[in-house]
Amino acid sequence: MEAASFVTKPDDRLPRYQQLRDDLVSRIAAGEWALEEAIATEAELGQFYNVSTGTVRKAIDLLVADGVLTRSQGKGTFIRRPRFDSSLFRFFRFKSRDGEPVRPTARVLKREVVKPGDEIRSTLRMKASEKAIHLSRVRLIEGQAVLSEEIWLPRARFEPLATLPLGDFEDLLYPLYERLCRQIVASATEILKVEQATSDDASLLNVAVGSPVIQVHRVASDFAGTPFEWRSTRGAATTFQYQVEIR
Amino acid sequence: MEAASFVTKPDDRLPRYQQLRDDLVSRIAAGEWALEEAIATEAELGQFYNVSTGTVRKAIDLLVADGVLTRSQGKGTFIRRPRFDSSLFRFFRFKSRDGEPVRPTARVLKREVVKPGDEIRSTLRMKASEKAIHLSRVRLIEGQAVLSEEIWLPRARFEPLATLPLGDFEDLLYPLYERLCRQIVASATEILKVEQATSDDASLLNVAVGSPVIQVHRVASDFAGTPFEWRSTRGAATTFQYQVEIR
DNA sequence: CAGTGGTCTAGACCACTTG
DNA sequence: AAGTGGTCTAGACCACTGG
Repeated sequence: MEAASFVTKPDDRLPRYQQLRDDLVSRIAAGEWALEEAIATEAELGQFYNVSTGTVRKAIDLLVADGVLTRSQGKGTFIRRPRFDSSLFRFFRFKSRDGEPVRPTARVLKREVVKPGDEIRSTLRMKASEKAIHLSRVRLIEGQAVLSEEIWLPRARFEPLATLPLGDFEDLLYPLYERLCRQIVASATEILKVEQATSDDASLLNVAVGSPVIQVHRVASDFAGTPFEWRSTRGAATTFQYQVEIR
Repeated sequence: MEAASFVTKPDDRLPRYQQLRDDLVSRIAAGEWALEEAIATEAELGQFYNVSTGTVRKAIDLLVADGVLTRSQGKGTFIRRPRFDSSLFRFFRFKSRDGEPVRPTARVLKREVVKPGDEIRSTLRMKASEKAIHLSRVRLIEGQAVLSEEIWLPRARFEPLATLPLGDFEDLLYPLYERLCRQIVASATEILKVEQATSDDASLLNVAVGSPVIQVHRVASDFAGTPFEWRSTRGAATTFQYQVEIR
């Protein structure tokens, strides 16, 4: 029997379904299938890799659990993009005057194209000479600033954003990244900390200097795992809540 | 063919492995197997429920994903207790002077047996006449208080703790619950909030009044899902950090 | 209707643990 | 050596989607 058509050389010590999983990740990262379009069917994959459909299913199960794929009975298996809309809602509870949850709008206050500091440069794996795009935004609910954001992007990947008129930036940046720069966020890591409001925070967010502020620090990466966005979001701690289930 | 020996009446609209999962939960909650001892083998369960081992595996997969069971190749499948040790470490980073992570010790400052307030009474589903045990603890690292805790327990389930000498309370309460009261924590929900230090916080935790404080509010439940512990933990926000992966 | 994923079977053989 | 869970097969049939 033949070892079948792996795109990348598999690790033979691993079970077949793990090898298969890894190979599928490679093919997804390589862009073999369009975002949110169906990948090859289980039967096709079974034939392609010369394994039974049960083994294909197990590999796909892993990727579904990882949030990389979603299945849809009768339709197919699809590449899933992470749902960042809910991300801020995980940490901050924003409500309009009538109590309905709302998504804040956004306004870019400042953009500059400069050499970043060491932390950002190393996080984004940039060369020493490379410049970055730095955005300062506020996010508002009913005209009231509730979050302030600092965003850093490597210029090479995001050139179109260096010249886009500030008024053309939309509330959500990730669709913009996709459309204008063909950069797709596949995953992210967020770290929460509590700080005390600086005078900048105080004037932007309309809170007292020294009052508690939540800082959410996010690093977003592409399907290959390369980080390409550094973001820091600050908001008044009074709007913060977070819930965890332990089992 | 016979419908096989379910302990509780299964919902026929659900797939077999879901029915099986639910039935296994009932049997676990009923105490059919001792904590952290092996449950029936996959082959036995397949015979018992009259399904193939593949279906049994899928049911057990769900419970493993839920954190109710763990498998151990060659040994068996075991009931798992939640790992609460890591819980506080998820939110607070405690280090000793030499940088090693440490578990804080504990000291009970006060115990009273009283009627609880409405929030605690309804959370713990207690009758209006029922009394609760209220503990106030501090947790210390190298003699320094880093967390303060308020704990409420329904008296009926925790009678032995109403009279236990305060010095006999241990750093970890859950082993005590198990040994003295036969109460086993199966799951919990935690909610995080940020508050400003009260004067009580200030004197207990040695922080400034008004400085940010993290409050972790936990409700712990047994295998049947009945909540039986209400706990609130407060610590200086400077020791707080939390990390999330988004996919 | 054809095609997809979802459920389920009845095995086989492997890897690991324990006596 | 006996018993456990771990991997894998080669199917069958069901439930849902879309043309």
